Amino acid sequence: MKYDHKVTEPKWQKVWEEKGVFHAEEHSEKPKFFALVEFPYPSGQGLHVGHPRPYTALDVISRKRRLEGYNVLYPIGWDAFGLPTENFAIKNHIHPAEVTKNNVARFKKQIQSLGISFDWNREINTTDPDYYKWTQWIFLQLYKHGLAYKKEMNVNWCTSCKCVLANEEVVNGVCERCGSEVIHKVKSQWMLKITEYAQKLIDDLAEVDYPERVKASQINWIGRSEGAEVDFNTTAGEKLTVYTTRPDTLYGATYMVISPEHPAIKNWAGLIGNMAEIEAYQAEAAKKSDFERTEVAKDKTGVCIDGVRAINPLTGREIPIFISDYVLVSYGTGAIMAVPAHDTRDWEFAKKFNLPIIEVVKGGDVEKEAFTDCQTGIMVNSGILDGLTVEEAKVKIKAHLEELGIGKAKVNYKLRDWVFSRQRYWGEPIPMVYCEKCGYVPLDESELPLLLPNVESYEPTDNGESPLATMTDWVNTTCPCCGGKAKRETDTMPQWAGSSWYFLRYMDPHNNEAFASDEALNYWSPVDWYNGGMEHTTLHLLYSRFWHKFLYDIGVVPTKEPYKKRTSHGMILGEDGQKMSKSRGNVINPDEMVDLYGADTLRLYEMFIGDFEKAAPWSTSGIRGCRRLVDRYWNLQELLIEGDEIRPEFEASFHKTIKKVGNDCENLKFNTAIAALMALINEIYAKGSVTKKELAIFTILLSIFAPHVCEEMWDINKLGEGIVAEQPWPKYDENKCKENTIEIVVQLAGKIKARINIPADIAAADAIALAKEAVANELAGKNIIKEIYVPGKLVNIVAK
RNA sequence: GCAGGUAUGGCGGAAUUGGCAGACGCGCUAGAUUCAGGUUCUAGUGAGAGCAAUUUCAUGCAGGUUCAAGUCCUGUUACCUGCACCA
Repeated sequence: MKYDHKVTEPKWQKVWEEKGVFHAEEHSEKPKFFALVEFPYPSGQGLHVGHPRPYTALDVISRKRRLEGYNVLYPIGWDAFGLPTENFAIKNHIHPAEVTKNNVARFKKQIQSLGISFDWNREINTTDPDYYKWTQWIFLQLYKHGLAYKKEMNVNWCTSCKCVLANEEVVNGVCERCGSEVIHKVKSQWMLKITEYAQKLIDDLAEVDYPERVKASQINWIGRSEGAEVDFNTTAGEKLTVYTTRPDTLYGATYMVISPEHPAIKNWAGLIGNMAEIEAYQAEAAKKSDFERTEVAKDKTGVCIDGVRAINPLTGREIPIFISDYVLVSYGTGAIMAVPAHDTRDWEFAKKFNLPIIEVVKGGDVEKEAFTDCQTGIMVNSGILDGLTVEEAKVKIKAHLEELGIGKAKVNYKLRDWVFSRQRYWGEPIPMVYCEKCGYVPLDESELPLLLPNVESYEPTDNGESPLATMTDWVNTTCPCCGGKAKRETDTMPQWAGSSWYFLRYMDPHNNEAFASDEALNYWSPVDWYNGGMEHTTLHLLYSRFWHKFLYDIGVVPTKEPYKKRTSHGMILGEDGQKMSKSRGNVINPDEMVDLYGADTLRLYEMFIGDFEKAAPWSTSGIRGCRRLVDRYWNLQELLIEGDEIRPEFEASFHKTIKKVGNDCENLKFNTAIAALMALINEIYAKGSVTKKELAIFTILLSIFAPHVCEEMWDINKLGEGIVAEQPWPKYDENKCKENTIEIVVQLAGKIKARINIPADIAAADAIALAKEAVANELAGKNIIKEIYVPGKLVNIVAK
């Protein structure tokens, strides 16, 4: 009888849903396990073959945990606000809510066809007012605690989306989403003070189980550096403060550079002789996009300010001040002291403008290149610092500067505050109103959710205003504070808002009183295992850690960190090894795979395809191999004999496989877990029969990967009570994992000469004696120098 | 430039503390089943030499430590990912 996945798979999906086997229990006495995958953006393209990889991986873990007696929460939802939906809506004149509804329905059907054990009772959608009510609520808390503020600032502006982007959304100077040019624009924007949490976001990484590469990226992105701020007097009278990580090289500062946007320039206008030249440079710098700025990174440009000079506070020497776009206004103080002898950029600049290079750390040849080594150098030409190492000098100079009152130790971060407004329609309205008298005033919490109004047109406007701005009925309101006329904020939140806290909503998704009850939060927090893409490391993962830390600080969530453990899956590439894309024509459609081979096969293949954490190319013949496993498993019925025990000849194999499948799954080695199951099936075929008990155990092991066929097998062969999804996970006995006799290798000086079978528990001396016997011929007439016995592995004899 | 990672057959990939390199799968070869194709089953499959037993060479490259190295150490190359004029 051939196995027909098209009948079997829907049948069992229905049974599971009807019995509610995957629903997380409320008020449970069991230990909890919260497994989380990044909820998808329901795009118009439908499910990608990459989606099932992480979903199946945590499904395997979740199914295993349920069998192990845990109360498992494995939820799914939709991260549905965002530009592609809005753009599709504009193009096709369908309301984005309608587009979202259709896309969600399709995604849901596709995901359900995979037999993932999601708890569909807890499905959430970020565009649902009952959901975004709480996104808005969190925004209000951020505002009330001074972490949300509005600011005129230079922002990244996508020329095609006509929308502001966060720094994290600009990739190589172009829009991450549409690839269009990103320019700078001064706009008033809502900002979130993520910088306030910079240090905590670094420190608390020590408490969580994340892959090293994820921690490293976050630390790198936050970019902490230790240094000092130093005040330089100028001939204009006004002080200029610089930030430097190398205060030890202060004696070597031979000029100063300020960013083109530095406010001091305006103040000095009357003193500057070459103002026209400077203004031209400023205009040039402002015009450049980020992309151009980095493009010309190697070629330093700048203008020397004529009429104002700075004074090196330690040497008393007057030094020139330049403006140059290699100094960024947004980092540090927007001004640097330049030490060409010991900084590569300053060195290049000094060479180009023929500025003096003074060596203050001995160890290199500063005429040839900047000497930046902090380990070996010794201070010279540095007054009180002479003879010290760089590290000693840093400590001494900081103290000295503080004593003189002209500087202090300072920590800086590269991380910037999060630009939180978007001039688009399809996002959460920001629950603020602007009153001429009271300024920005938050809505009362009782007013939430502030619903997104229905508009005629979602077209972004050319003047950079949100489409909501045209809805005068909605915009005009009264001030919650004074009752006077006021206008609503018309910008909406970025896509990252809804996903910054969604895991909390899963804990208690239907609660109308709070985003989740204390009971649910206390029971389910934190997420035990969160799998997601590497591309979210400095976006979603960082943002949601920030929000969660804030919520912890105001006492509404019980843990400092949202996710205990994070893992990351690799991408699935096309058969040609390239990223799947329509234009390359190498896209594999998961629906077709489910139709052709079945969900079990697709799941098995995606787990077997290779190292879970690495990218892997799709292989059509590879998936057929996994279908063969399903068929071979199905055909085991023909070898079935009565028996409620594991027969002695299978004991070691079964116990070893139980152990291996369990351990491998916990360590993301799904590929070798499946390989072990394949090997066991091969062994059963070689021996020609399988007892009911053996088949039952095998079925449970396989069921976490290929649940449908296993349920069917269990059911029609009456392998046990109930259904597989409710069986206990098999236990192994360490003692039974060992064979009685083992084959070991006999080596002479490391070369294999023979193989012998010996009892597993043999004493070392006896093993060596047997080994010598086996290679007696070769040993004749030689002196034995060394004998090594590695239990269970080999005997190595060194003889002369 | 900085950070992290990778390198093993024709391909995807295995290899607890250093202990039989290539598990498992794909592909390929031969045979059986079949009218044929597909399916399924059996056997073989890193490279070279040999009729053979056997033997030599093989984990990016070059050294080293060790009875024993894919694994440890030193140096080096290539590629991937992220960040990048952050003072």
